[in-house]
Amino acid sequence: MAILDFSEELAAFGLKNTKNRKEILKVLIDSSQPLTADQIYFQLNQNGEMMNLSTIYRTLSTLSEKGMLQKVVLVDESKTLYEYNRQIHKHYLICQECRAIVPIEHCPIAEYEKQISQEMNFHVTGHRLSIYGFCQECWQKRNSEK
Amino acid sequence: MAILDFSEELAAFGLKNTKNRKEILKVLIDSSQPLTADQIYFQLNQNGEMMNLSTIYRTLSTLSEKGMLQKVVLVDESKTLYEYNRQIHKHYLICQECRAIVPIEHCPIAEYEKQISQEMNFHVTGHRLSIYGFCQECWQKRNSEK
DNA sequence: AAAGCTAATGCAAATGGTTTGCATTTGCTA
DNA sequence: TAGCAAATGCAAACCATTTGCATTAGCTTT
Repeated sequence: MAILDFSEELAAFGLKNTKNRKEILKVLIDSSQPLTADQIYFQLNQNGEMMNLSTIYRTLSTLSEKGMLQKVVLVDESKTLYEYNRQIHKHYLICQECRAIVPIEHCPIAEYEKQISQEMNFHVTGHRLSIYGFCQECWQKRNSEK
Repeated sequence: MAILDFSEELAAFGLKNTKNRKEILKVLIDSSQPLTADQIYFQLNQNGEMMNLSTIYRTLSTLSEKGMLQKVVLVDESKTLYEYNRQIHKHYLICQECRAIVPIEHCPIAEYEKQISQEMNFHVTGHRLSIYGFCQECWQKRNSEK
């Protein structure tokens, strides 16, 4: 079960603990995948929560700035995705076929970051890694079609 | 010095060897960084080559599809970047301050891909890695301001 | 070398995700 | 509980990118 009280955290950022913010956070926390603004909109709709799209955009933007949410941007996907930031460093497997997004928590390049910092005179603050390919289902379908 | 004759390659893809395509490829080949459509537009302008922006977009799209160009998408950057695909696997250091983009050719996760393929039942075809932080100049400026 | 065909281009308008201005509402503080 | 600033809804604006259509320019075929 997920955290459902964000009042302290929001207050710490100088943000009001509004119904809308709670609902949006709930949707993101309950999701196994990062979501777009309109996916959140439709999900809220299903939950019986009407909310203006621009409010959703504003909320996503505000909460990302504060670090409560994490932006995810994919190649060949025009929309920005958002996920609840559990402070767990993550990467993604993205299926080129069905666009499924599978988060993976292991990070293979922590060590590499240090190396880059030294060799390139670059102060590293973070990184993004996305792995593209085919999920098992789509890969099988693809092969059986030939 | 760069390759300047793409006629064979274009023909192999069933594409005409037009002046516009040559000019766009030339700009990208000569650039040390990935460029946006409008950056290419202005560069062409400076070279005395007038060209419609939509032609540039269409060209970038076509040549990316064929694999002659590579798309680069960054978080918090609304525009898509393109670079000439030298068939060299690359990653990027991105300065959060001045937005400088430094390509790096070493890839730390080739081995990791194999591991993922096996453990996650996912057929890996590729990946994208971007490293964020501050370039030396911006890092120094940032620290001296405090 | 010229004709004919199709792909490529220019131009203007449309698209679509996202942002913004402004009037109203709501959460928090005094 | 009142007062104030932040948050919201709504409509309109924005801006990167795409598209329809008439024209132009490469390639291919005589």
